[in-house]
Amino acid sequence: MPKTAARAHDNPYVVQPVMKALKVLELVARQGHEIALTAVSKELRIPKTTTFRYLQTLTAAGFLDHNRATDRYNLGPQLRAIARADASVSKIRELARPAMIELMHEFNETVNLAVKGNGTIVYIDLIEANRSLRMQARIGESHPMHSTALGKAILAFLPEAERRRQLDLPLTERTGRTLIEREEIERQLRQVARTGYATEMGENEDGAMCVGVPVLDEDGYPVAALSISAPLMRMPHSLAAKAGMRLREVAAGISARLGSHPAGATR
Amino acid sequence: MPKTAARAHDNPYVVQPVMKALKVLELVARQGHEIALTAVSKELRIPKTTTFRYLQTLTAAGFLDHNRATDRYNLGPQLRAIARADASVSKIRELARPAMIELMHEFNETVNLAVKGNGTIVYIDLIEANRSLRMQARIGESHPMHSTALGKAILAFLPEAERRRQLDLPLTERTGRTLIEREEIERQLRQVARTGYATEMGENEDGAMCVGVPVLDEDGYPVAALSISAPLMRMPHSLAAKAGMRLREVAAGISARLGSHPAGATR
DNA sequence: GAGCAAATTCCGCAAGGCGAAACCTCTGTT
DNA sequence: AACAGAGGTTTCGCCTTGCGGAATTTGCTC
Repeated sequence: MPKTAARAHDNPYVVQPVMKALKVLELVARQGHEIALTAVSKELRIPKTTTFRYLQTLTAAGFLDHNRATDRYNLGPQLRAIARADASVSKIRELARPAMIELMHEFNETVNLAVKGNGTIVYIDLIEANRSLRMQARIGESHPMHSTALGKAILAFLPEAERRRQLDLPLTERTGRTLIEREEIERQLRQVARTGYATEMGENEDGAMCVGVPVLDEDGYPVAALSISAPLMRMPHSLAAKAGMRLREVAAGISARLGSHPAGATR
Repeated sequence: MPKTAARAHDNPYVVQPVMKALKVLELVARQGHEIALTAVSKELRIPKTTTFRYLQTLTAAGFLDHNRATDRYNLGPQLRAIARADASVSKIRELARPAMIELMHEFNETVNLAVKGNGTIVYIDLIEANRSLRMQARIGESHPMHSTALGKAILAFLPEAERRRQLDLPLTERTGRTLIEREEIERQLRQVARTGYATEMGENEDGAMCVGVPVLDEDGYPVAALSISAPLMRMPHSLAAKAGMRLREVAAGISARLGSHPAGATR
């Protein structure tokens, strides 16, 4: 059996130890229960020593859990955490999408959905208005928190300590109108907390504005934000206020449904 | 910062390529969105070439997904499948446990819970009766499908094609009473499908018997099975029939509650 | 169409992964 | 209590194969 070059035809860049370790991970996971070193080794036809090393590594990384009592391995916390975080994002996107499409038609402007990243907001979905002049972000793109309506909406609803930590980071000046004075930002955030929606006027991109609201999870934590963005010239204050109101309604609906899952696994 | 030997103190058996690739996987997963090669490389301080290889490997294994349009990576189907399977098993165990304890007290015999493995059933939980002579399986142990009540209960409710595939595999003879005639087994499975419970009399272990029923998911697929096992001498046919009935009730309750989660992710 | 930035490919070096075998450590047994 | 055996851990030297700098290609942007 020519097993040496077995995987080479797949992709010359595949790193064998990684691939084999992933097979181990997969096998352990698919058992749905603890499994011992020897069993993995036999099943995968990988020598015991090598299997041992992979199991050790996977365990060290938290992807597996080693039960010292039974000397068996099963799924670890890391993998569950990743899956949970992913499911959460998927769920928000799924819940938000219909409402976003509705909003897009209502205002005929681009509607954005973003999650809180590390000091930034990250677009996870957007419905573009069918207009020649439109604001475009990209899914996967990160923007600073303090210069976007999405970010300000999240900041305003963050727990005190975390908000402070965010604002302690250096605040980049994206345009001439970006707020970089701590005082000024905090004043605005207090207002956002009162009205429930945040606005941004050319602070992130020249000529563009945005109205954003937070999406809260069952604990009231702002996991994401929803916004409508438009060229400044097309969105006067009065319309922005109206958009803010509608966004609040929509986000409230999403937030409500976010908490309604029984969550099968441990926490 | 001496980062070369940074991980060596952890565990001499940690395989570096695997560990680093897992860090890549984790980083990508924790983004909650697509991320590009260069970003991963910079974040993790791993040379671009190496990062590239890991991303390729993780993608080839299905743990990541490579979006060719944007040349970015995010979580792949494999990881989601693993997480889903794990959550499902956890949930079954969780839901079944109270009922199993009740059953154990009711019959004063060991109650077993198993999931379908690859051609086998795998014990994922059991409540042992407090008797000196008792049947004992072990959590994590696998038994053949055709020689156990648990397996027969599952087989009987499997889709036609999959059942055939299972029975095409060589059927090991565990005891002198193990059924290995295809005809005979299929006749029994039809009966199991009618009555809703399967029995096994010394076919898996001499002197032991077992009554089992399937646990069905929302699609009617037998994901697991529940059984009561006892020494043959303690369980006459009449009692076995009674146990079968009770097991059916209990499993129906579990099956019903299995479908009651909204299931956040795609399918 | 020039100029980047990012991804992909190439290539030679040697780090470090590999696996056989020895060793240890339990559990169950006589 | 000693034994046997299965399964887990450690050692060790070979040599595969992973590594990463550099070159090349690809795909944008101006």
